[in-house]
Amino acid sequence: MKIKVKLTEINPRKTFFCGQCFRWCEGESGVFSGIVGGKKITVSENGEFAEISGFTEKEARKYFDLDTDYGEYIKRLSADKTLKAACQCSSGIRILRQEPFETLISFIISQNNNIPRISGIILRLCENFGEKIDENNYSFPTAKQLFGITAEDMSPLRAGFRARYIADAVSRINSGEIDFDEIDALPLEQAREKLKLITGVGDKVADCVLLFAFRKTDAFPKDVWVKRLMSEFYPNGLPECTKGIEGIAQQYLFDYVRNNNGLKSEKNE
DNA sequence: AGCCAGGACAAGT
DNA sequence: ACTTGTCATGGC
Repeated sequence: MKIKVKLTEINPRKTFFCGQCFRWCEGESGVFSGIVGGKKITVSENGEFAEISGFTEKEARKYFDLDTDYGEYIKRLSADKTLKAACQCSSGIRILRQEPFETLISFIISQNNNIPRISGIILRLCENFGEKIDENNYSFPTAKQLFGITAEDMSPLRAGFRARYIADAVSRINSGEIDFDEIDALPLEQAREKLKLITGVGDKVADCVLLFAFRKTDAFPKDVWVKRLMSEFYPNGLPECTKGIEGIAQQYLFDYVRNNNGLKSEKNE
């Protein structure tokens, strides 16, 4: 069945290509496909709607965070001038609720790396170790499917120094040392410390997982772009209006700076 | 060709 | 506690 969502509520292109996920692509213009939970999902822009197929309604509402009013976020964040501009530029972005394991591995791979290559490594991970879904699509492998994997086993991925980080994450998850249900229930700081037990997971990767998989909206991933932006616009910290939704603000800001070459022109407005 | 990439870590102050 | 070099690979 198809689920229809107004394009004013979701901008598929921005949502899929704002750096939060790595397994969506745009085939013909306005037609997006991705693999989620071992199923192929399609989103097509049609008139004033995005039509989602491949999910049940319940799955779609969860994955696309459809029960959250992003207009309310934007209203709150617009109290700050820079954030207001970022929200206008990037409206339609929704924070997807992605699977914890996939998110963790994906953002381990993301470190000191660029988005096209991140996608390539993840694709090879799926092709080598996931399950075949159809002629040219593979699921993201589970921790169990990767049980016992070593860095050498992953040499076809060409993940570089990150391979042993992936192996460490898989091992700690399969041993039960890292438990996603437990992390889900913990407050931000404690959840972050848990994830950082994994070699190769620091504050940034941990916060990405907490925001993009566990929807902890107070997680605030600070990558190189956001750090540059912080020192330029918020040397004394984020404004009050972001309290509790720092992660939402971060995603608008991240997309904004990346699409405006560092937003140099806004400063003296 | 060379710089840099949604960082983390270890070693050095 | 802060700063710096290093890590593997390849996109641009």
